[in-house]
Amino acid sequence: MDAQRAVLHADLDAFFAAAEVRRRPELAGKPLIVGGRPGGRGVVSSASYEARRYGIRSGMPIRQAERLCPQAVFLPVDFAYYRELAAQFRAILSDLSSLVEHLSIDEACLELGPAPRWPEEPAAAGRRLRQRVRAELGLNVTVGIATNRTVAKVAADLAKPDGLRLIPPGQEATFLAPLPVDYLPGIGPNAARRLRELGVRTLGQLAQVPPYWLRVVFGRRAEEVHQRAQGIDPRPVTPEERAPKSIGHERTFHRDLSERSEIRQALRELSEKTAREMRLEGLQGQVVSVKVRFDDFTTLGRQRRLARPTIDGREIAEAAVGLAFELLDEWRRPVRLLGVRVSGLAPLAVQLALFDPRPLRALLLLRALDRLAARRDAAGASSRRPGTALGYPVGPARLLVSALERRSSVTEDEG
DNA sequence: TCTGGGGTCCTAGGACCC
DNA sequence: TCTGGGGTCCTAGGACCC
Repeated sequence: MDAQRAVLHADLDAFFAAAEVRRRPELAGKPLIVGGRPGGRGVVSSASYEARRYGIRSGMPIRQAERLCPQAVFLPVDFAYYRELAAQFRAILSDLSSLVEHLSIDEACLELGPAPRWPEEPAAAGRRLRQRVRAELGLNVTVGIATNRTVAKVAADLAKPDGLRLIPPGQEATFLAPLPVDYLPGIGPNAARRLRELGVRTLGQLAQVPPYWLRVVFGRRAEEVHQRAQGIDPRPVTPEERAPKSIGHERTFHRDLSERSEIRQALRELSEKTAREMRLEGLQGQVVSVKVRFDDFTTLGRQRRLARPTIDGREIAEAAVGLAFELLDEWRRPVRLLGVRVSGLAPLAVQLALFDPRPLRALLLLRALDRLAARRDAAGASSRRPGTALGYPVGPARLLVSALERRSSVTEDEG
């Protein structure tokens, strides 16, 4: 038998709320809610453990949180600050292992090893990590350690907050067995309900059901879910950053929109924002999707493949408006949310490498937009003009450099 | 008193081709 | 005549995660 792996799952406790307390220590010990504006249509992104004592949970509407705990401190989300902190967290993790996979802004898993001495070495690594994060970042991190990713994650979930839980080799199935099925990553509210209807409530029960039986609920995933419920998960920890498959933005409005002109304007803004991000990533995209949520919460989507890839917000907006208006013509209801997403992404420079002039023209256009934005910044004015890349935060030189870098790597890979 | 925003992956049906 | 089957692409919708 192979030496047992050791996988460490690390999860920052109530990250956004803890980050706010870190820079405003006077908030320590108070119920704190990070999310949309009070009175608005947002939900709770993060709540301190003091706030959770009032029944507040992330995902809960802000208005409901206000009723449950009117004395709580409500703060808006400050992603830029959280990303800075998260980068420091990542630096500490890379000290611990060269095999780190980042799962989200506040979560990661690490492969310790190659053949760690159980349980002393993994446990010491976990304690060291928790100590360093506390000392250097002033944050609590909960750690789960096991022989695979799934069990390590569930162990961390159970150890929250500010805990460390280690499941020794051989104990995986026993550890999972008494837990409700939705403790398993990948089993959400829907699958849990359907399992309940079949009389399956715990992971132990799930592990004993014949796998073909689970096809009704999980389809092709049935075998895999069955294995996971037994604490078997051979997935490796993979450190590579994966290229995004899609980029998009969506927005819930303070009040529902009925006017076509307002809807068109909102779609243009979302399209420009999306296009800007694609340029930053050096990506072009060919499939435009819209999402429309009506006042009754009916949520529908439409998508269309363009004739050729684009990085132009106006082209994206044109497609998005057409698609959204089709839905509006069918439904004729006020609109609560609009979203624009672009997929079918590919590096801009692939086309350059094939001597297609279009992306080059687009880059030239962007340089013009950059100059406009730079002039705007220099003037300190906000001469907002729809259709321009205002606020576009990267210079044309850097964009070209990254495009050329991508071209050379493509050439190496494919040439 | 309602229900965010960023994503990924899967399924299913229809078009189209061979 | 009345009816095939596999492969692939496209679109719509939904489950799930943080």
